[in-house]
Amino acid sequence: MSVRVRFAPSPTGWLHVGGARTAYFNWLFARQNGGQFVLRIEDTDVVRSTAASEAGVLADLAWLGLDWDEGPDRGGEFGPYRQSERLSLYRERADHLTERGLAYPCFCTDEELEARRAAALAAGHPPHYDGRCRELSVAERAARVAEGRPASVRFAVAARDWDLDDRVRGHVRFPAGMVGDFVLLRSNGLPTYNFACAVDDAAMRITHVIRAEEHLANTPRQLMIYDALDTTPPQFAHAALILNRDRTKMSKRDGEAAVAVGDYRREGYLPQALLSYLALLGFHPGDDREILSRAELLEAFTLDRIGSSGSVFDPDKLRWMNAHYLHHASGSELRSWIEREIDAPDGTPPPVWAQGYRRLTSGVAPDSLDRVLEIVRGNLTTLADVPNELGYLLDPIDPATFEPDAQLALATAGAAEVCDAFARALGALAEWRADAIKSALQQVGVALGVKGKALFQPVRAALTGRTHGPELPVLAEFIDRDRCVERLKTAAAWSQKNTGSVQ
RNA sequence: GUCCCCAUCGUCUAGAGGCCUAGGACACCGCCCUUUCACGGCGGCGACACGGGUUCGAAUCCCGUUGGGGACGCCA
Repeated sequence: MSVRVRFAPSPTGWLHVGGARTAYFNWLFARQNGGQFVLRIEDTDVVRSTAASEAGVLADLAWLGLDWDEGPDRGGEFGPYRQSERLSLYRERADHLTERGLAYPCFCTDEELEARRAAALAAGHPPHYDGRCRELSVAERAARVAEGRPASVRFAVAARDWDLDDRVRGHVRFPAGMVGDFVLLRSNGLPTYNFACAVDDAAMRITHVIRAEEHLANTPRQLMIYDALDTTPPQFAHAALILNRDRTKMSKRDGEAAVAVGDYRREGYLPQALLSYLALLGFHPGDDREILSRAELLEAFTLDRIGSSGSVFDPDKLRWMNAHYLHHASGSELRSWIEREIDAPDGTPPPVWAQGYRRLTSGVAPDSLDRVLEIVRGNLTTLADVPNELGYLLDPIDPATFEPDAQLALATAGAAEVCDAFARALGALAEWRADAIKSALQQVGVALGVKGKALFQPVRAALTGRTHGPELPVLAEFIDRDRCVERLKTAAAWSQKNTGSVQ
């Protein structure tokens, strides 16, 4: 039987990094096995579900490059793929269970349930439904219906243990009494999560349910539903949760890393870096590789190597990984990644950093852009750094607005002489090439008896306004002779005026 | 409260009884490269929660304790 897996987000917010990881695991499993990856929208919470959120989740998944074979936007033979469009199916299944005595109508009100729940908790009992409507006679039910009391449909939970062979956790036993009679269909006719999920996974012929551990405790309910429906349950694999620093379930809060995939996108992270980081949070390839391409992951992925203990999300390691991709990219790759973000095919508004990038690069030829991007790539952590790194190479600079450390380097005794001498040396250079520029600088050092930091820092400051950056001769070659000479002269003048006065 | 899950460096993790003096990565620190900084390379710091078993031998198996998390909803 061919593998069918699904990712089933509820459209009540943006795609969470945990959801992205779950989606990736499912995608990998499907692609690796030549199976189908289904996208199902779980929009049974009418109050919180929005069309905008659904569109956002789809856009985020597409940005990550996780394509689905069946889904609300592209149909498929097991559709529709929004639960809100499958209500008659849930009603039909609920009726079927009720007829067979496996489910029953419940007339308890929210207030009654809440009061009993609180009382049970206070008395130290599990806060389960007490099952009182299960015992109602046919006449009593009819009477309540005649009164016009709204009814939900509850599952009649049997007193037995349930066993699960989880692909990640191994054998798990859920003892009888763990859950009370739970609601299948709300009084408004909409199904609850556990019911819709099991009915749909069965109807859509899902073979493997790969999801987060928060659903582990739901699994016995779903097993009961499969059993009542006479359907074979899929295989389950519950991956451990992604955690905040304090080891609680990762959530949006102050002082913690962003949880929305869209936030990382806006901040200039690459989808392949985010996915690569996420995949290795809770999955281990079996060797010491830390960076795995999608193809390598496809090769290495297996459910048994998903971890069972929670993982703290580490923004530093994600930054390192993102920087790694940037440092190893060619200029044209970088340019295409940048263009994908500032002119997104899915219509997502350009990120904040796009404005600076567009202004800086508007007149620059593509091959020149590729060259400069390759020069600065080693100093990039995210794409949002690009305008900043390109600014001093493409725009005029002014010592008055240099960063404090650069001003300090220029305001040091001897800096003006170095800049002056180097300006003259560059003016006289026969060939404008990085290696020639480098030896010119070396000769200036020898002539003035200046070396090391005292030689390089003033020149770097004069040429870039910074105290750190890519290799100096390479930068100078790109900046070109006239601008270099001019910058050095301007800096020398500024230096003479300010030496000793800058702290 | 009840049930379930989990427990190796600060963090992500390797480890399925001897290969472990516990390996890799991020972060941090140092050195090297570069006559500067960054990039890069090399190295250092740093962990088996605790207590009992089982065994010739336990990070690894069992039991307990502690700690953490998740679930218990007409949310998903």
